[in-house]
Amino acid sequence: MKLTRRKLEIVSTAAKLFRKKGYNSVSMRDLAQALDIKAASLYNHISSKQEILAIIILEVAENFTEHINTVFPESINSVEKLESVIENHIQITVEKTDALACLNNDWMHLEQSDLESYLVMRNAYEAKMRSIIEQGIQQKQLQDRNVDLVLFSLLSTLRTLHLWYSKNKETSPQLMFEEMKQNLLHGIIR
Amino acid sequence: MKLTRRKLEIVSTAAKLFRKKGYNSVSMRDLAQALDIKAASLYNHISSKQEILAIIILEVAENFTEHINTVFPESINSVEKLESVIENHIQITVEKTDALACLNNDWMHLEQSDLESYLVMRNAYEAKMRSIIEQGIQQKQLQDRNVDLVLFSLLSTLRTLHLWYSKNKETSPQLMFEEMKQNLLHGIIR
DNA sequence: ATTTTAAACTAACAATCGTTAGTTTTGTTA
DNA sequence: TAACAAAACTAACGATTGTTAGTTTAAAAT
Repeated sequence: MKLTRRKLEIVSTAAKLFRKKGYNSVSMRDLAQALDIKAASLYNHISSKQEILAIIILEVAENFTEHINTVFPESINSVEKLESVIENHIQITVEKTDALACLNNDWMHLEQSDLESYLVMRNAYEAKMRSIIEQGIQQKQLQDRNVDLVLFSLLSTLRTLHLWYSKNKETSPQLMFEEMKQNLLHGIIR
Repeated sequence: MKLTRRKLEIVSTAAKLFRKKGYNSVSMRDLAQALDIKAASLYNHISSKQEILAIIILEVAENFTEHINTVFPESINSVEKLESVIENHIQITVEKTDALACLNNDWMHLEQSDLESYLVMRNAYEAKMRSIIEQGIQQKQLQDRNVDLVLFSLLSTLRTLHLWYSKNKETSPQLMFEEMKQNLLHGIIR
């Protein structure tokens, strides 16, 4: 099924609802009501509830994948690569808040090939991030620490930044970027 | 209803299932099957599915509340208070992994007075944490940054550490503590 | 003006949901 | 061993779930 204008409205409304209550707590009747139509009418545009979830999540996942794939091979140092990753996370947080929240909360409700696609992308993303960190340690730009825990410390904050942003929408991406760069890379101690 | 031995078995089995699939994706029949009984038999021990969720979440929330209430008034400096908070998060992550994940993922499915209780505790917790950070900045132990973003950077990682731990159960709490203290407080840059 | 297409509708389906009522089995106490 | 309590069972309820079939309305193209 093609992605028409109306279908995009349905998907983005779904993302908003999924974010608030979770995929399994939003019924097709809930979604229809939010669009002021009947549940059955949704099926003129989409083939299943699952399809909606897959569209929402895979699009964001592809955004992340594309970015890491361009940054990873660049001839800049590890810290600069990490800064670029932070910037990208903030941009997606700001521009696709709802979809990002869905990805974080409901990816495990994807099924079959969509779930597999997502996991492949996520694993590849983390592998490249780990590799950037390892390089940074080797080149003495980063402290010599447990790589997996460094990776987790970074990603856990970046992935859930939408929780903060949704309560602070007036904050400029630029300020978020500067502050998060400091917090994540330089720590908080004076 | 009292918390008998059997009831605790039900609650902890539920926590395990809720963590994997989410509250609304686990049916009472799923839970019963995991315990090798029929769904109706559960109601000899618990009064509702909601009660199970409330028991799981509120117990962990009270653990966090108790700890911050003892650390907050102590006459130690802000950095030492933050270290104690980090230590507590790690301890709860290790000892109550499933329940902590439930709290993170499913608190919004609490209802009425239980939801209210949870939010009161969470707000109080964050307020005390914010106050510790503010004090640290005043006393020049912490860098002068956006307090809310510092708070979020710390809590986002600490709250989701269970995701990392569940894939790295062999790691000692002591090592986790030392590494996370470094990552969160001192940053990762050399 | 007529045909075609897009997008809504009503009505209903089989499945699953949390839960209740009433009964039987199991294990402990008198 | 009889009596009692705890914990399982079967059967069923009303509500809600995602989805389908068939129909009507509204807009666009001929």
